[in-house]
Amino acid sequence: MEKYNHLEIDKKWQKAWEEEGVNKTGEDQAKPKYYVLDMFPYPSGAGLHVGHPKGYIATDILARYKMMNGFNVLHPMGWDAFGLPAENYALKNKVHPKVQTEENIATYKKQLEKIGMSYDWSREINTTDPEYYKWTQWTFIKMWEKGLAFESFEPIIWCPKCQTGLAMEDLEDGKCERCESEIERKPMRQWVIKITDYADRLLADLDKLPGWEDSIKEMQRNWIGRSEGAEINFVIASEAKQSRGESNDIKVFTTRPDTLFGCTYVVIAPEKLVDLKLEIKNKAEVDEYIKKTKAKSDLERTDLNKDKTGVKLEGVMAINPANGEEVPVFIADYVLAGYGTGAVMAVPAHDERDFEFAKKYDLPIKNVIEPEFGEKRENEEFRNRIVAVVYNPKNNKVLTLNWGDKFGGYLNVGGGIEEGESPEQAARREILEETGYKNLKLVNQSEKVRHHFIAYNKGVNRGTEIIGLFFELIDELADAQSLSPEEEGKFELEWLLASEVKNKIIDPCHNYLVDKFINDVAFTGNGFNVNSDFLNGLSTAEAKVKIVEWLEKEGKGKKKVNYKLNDWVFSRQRYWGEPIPFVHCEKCGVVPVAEKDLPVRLPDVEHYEPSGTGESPLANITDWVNTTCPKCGGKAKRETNTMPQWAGSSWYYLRYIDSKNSESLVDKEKEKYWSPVDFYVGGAEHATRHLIYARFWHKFLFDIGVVNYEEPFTKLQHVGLIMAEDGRKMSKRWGNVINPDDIIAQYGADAMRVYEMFMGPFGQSCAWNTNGLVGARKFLDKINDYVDSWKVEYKEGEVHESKDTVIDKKNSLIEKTIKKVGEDIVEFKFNTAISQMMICWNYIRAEEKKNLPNGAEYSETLERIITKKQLGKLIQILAPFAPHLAEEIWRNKLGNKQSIFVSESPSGDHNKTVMSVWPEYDPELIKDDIVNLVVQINGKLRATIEVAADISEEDAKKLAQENDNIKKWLEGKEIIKIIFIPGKLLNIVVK
RNA sequence: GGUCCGGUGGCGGAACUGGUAUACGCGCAGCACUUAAAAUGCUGUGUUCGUGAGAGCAUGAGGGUUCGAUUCCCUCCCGGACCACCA
Repeated sequence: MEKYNHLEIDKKWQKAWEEEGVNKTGEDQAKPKYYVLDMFPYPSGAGLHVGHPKGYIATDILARYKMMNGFNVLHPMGWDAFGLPAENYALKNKVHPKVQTEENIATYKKQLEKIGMSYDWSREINTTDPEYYKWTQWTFIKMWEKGLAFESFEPIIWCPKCQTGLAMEDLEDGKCERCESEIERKPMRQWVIKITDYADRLLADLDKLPGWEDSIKEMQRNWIGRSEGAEINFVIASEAKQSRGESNDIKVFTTRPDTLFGCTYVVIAPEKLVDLKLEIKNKAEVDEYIKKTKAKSDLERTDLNKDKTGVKLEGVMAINPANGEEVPVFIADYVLAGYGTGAVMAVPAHDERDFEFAKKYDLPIKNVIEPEFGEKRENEEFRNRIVAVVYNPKNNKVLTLNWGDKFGGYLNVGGGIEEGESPEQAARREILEETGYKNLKLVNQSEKVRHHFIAYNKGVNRGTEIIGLFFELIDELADAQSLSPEEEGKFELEWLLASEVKNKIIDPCHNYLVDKFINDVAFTGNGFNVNSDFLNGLSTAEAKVKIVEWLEKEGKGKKKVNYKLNDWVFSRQRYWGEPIPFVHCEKCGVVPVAEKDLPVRLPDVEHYEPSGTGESPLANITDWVNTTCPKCGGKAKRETNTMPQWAGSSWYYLRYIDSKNSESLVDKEKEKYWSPVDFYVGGAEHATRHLIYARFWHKFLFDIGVVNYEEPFTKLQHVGLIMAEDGRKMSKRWGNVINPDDIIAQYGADAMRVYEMFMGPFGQSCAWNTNGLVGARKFLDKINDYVDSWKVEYKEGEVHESKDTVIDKKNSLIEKTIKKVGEDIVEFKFNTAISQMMICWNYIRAEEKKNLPNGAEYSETLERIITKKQLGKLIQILAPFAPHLAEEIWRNKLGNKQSIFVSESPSGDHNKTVMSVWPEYDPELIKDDIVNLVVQINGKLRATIEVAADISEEDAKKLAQENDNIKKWLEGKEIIKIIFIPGKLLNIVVK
């Protein structure tokens, strides 16, 4: 078998496509459009490894498929080139980041071109190009005008090594994601964007994105972290007597306002105490604690295993607005300053963290919720019951009754309270009857608990009010059980280790009681209010509504929605980023640079070292810093902070639409035609940050009328990583990096493309295997070999003539392949598309081999089993995957004049030039006329018989019963049922 | 701890809406070609029993629903991703 010369044809067609403008994006707005986008890369010095292009190959396949379907396809590429690595490299090697970046881009571009990408390079963008970042700056000024961007002096996260401020989102495990340094908090002047104003829309509009994977939407929901609750004011007691000092109220946020009557203290985050002017008697102790908190790293503070600590503010009491009770106030670092109001009302009975803290500091725990388990059913019979948890302290085991899987599984001793009995008497009686144990000590007793369940042994729906009782075994003396007939033999006694009870007992109520008695936990679920004055008897949902209404009426609180999402810290104290386009005027304060003076260009500097004072290296360039105020003309200094790397990538997809526009960010007409992006592909690591920022940025541009729709990306698909052959990530560090240049030189671009798409499901990560790559290359060689063996001269248009209308296996297989490949491309199921093509080619080659006399060679006189037209179609559907080989065959071997990717005649002369339109399949031909009917006996395969596809049940039955093997299985059996699925299966059920 | 996604041969993986489990590729074995090797081609390849036809068992484990379950339901185990004191 002759191998095709990839070195020659790869280069030849890449050049031809460039020269012929095959990759140029069409602008004829009468045609339908398709915008397919890759997340643009940060061009690092290391260049691409074979994992990087996986997503790009996939979008290229989709783009070429859409081209062949007559779409104007926008499939661009660009560079996200601002950022720390280039700057750090510049620092070390004294090279201007710009020079370094340009070099890297050239490398990347060369590498991508070798893979045969259909990018329209005339639309290439670069975030570091002043003509590009002009519009990043312009948008930022617009945000400032709308009050969304502002300066803030709040403490921000500071990386001591990178010498720059970071956003919450730039942390990994509480450390700087770039250099893994422990971060600090440093109060500093910062620019902040109020992304939280858009939190609700960012959340709600996820519903407008059915084309996004659920997992990514879920991550965004999680990140935005919306929770509904109430903000409640706790007045400081001493001040309440004088006048109600509104400003000095402790405002808390809670999602459980219904538990307000159970609040026994209030906790403030240590950092938040300064905001309140309180007279604290133990100020020294409090200051000491605050100091310690600051010294702790974030990692230490968020360590879940650590004991909760805090300090009581002596002399300060807060008033619970619901009942007027005075409760103590603490500072404790388990309360986060950055979430909600930075203060909480502690309800130890119904919150685990408060419970833990209350136990440690011996604070009162007031129960206000009667737990409810199970759902209320129709026709409930109501009873008062007990559940007895019997515990043997000698071996740490709990007594259970195992009722079997059908009747509730493992349960504790339970039963009704008879007339005149106390709960304890009832419990002791039930324990004796059901288990025989008689020497028990009552240790603990629960509050009332509601429980709905099905009493299996009586067959009724029960609604109950339960008292849980906790007994310890004094000794193991026991009488015989004395069970009623209906309980006799229904269960077995089992002693379970306390640690395994949770896994065995399914019933949530019994589980809760065991957990409560043995592990001493708080009840955090829902139920009914008790000890809560006017809330008593209401369900959790009802109580939430009622208390909020009451608080609002009394002016003591309000309904409040809170988000985990933080505002976006938008300034970095570094050089290599977009200058923030503002000046600080001695007279006018903060003033934006006039639109006509944009872009504010990054000046050249000698040194890129951060000043260390928290100012960017730009601060040292006095020529640049000193300027005049755009408003009053007076003396002013330029803002020296730069934007974060996320800025440029938040809107780049819009610029491709109109990359050279100097009048506006994007032309409105063009935007309307091309937006939104139809298909967006990139790494899952951007699920929250980039994709939240971009959605926010887009919504803002929508609000100011720049774009016409609220969401930028219709469909989002994440790409699975390609790992190295050793299963680790490809990295210089492990020495396991495979360079695509080497692969392409040895096997060709098409083999690499096919292999990467064939490896497995697109979204799944998978280890590279060079043997697998060889398989892909063999597949392509076989196709090339097959075409060559025809040895026929083709004339233009000839492959498009002959007709194929016979329904047979071969035609049906070809049509099915055309159908499946087209469908799979759109769904990004490339592995099965390639598999289907392999099946098809294997079949054709094998069938033709059968017709050859032994040892004979193909010749032009030999009758082939497929038509020329079919050969053309099979090459067309291969083309998006293996564009170079397909183009070589299409033009050089099948005699076509125009590219396989051009689906229209450029001259408009449709008669002369053959166009390459994605083939349609014939639904009639797809049908099989003969099928293998599966014959089962009792669901087990016993025979397959070849029958006409439209065979009737009667005929199928008859044929099946004639089959020897089936006869054997039917012998002496009675047929009780027959299931027939036409064209598929016949299942005979026998007895 | 929470949320989400997975678990199928020696390996990557396929299987529509519940209907022939292991397609396709890799690897491995045997054969052909060759002085030999590589390349290529052909044949075989879940496992157990059987000369064979065929039969039993297999989709992380256990149970359930069904004529029939990789697919649906329940419990558990393992792996991955994200979030993590979010009140």
